Amino acid sequence: MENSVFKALAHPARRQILTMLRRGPRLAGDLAAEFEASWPTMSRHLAVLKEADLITAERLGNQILYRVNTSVLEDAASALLGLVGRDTGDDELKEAAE
Amino acid sequence: MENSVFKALAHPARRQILTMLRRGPRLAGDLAAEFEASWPTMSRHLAVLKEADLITAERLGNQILYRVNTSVLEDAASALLGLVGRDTGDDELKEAAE
DNA sequence: ACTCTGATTAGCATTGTTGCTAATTAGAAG
DNA sequence: CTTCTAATTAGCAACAATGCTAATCAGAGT
Repeated sequence: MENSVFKALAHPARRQILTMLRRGPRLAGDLAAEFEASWPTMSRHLAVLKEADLITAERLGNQILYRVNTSVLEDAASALLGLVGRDTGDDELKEAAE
Repeated sequence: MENSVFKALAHPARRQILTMLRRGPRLAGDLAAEFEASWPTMSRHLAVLKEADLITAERLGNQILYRVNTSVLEDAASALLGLVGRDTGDDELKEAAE
């Protein structure tokens, strides 16, 4: 579950999508419009992000609204910071390695 | 340059290596010993981490000592936190998307 | 020079990822 | 029911990543 998050973050396009979502929810079409790749390609990136639980999707009639899942991003960031610590205690954030 | 960091972090084995390096520098052989995969496989993971500048290598006679590059990890973590911010200012951490 | 240990590089097969076009689903609206 | 737009899924080709064994490199010691 942690792994899919880091794998999702590994692609520039997906980090770009997250950047686009920073200010608030966006429709899939809006995102695809501001994107260089084809619409299906965007759609798959969104699926990867959703599978990693980094974003959530809400259907609004004809279209689909995406929003960032802030807490998952924060968890990933703190997992990275956990890798930095020079402390002697072992019982902290061992899930970052898995 | 940012991209290689996130790509390096995408593999569980490499995050595990970083976890092993948390408490301090380790010899390549020590790392390989505590690792389930073959020695060449470990060696390649180390090369990926080094290319992303997440670790540095120092030759000590016959063996090679690896240490974490703390600042790069911290940069990656803060790039992720930058993706979270709900602020209106645009001029902040745009390199996280690239 | 020979050899032993520590570590990386070469080469290869397997698998995963990416990105496209074409086809399909989902809902809205006539 | 047909049609139009919004979006996803299918299928495929190209490319990248993973992990192995075998071969090689680097340094220490004899």
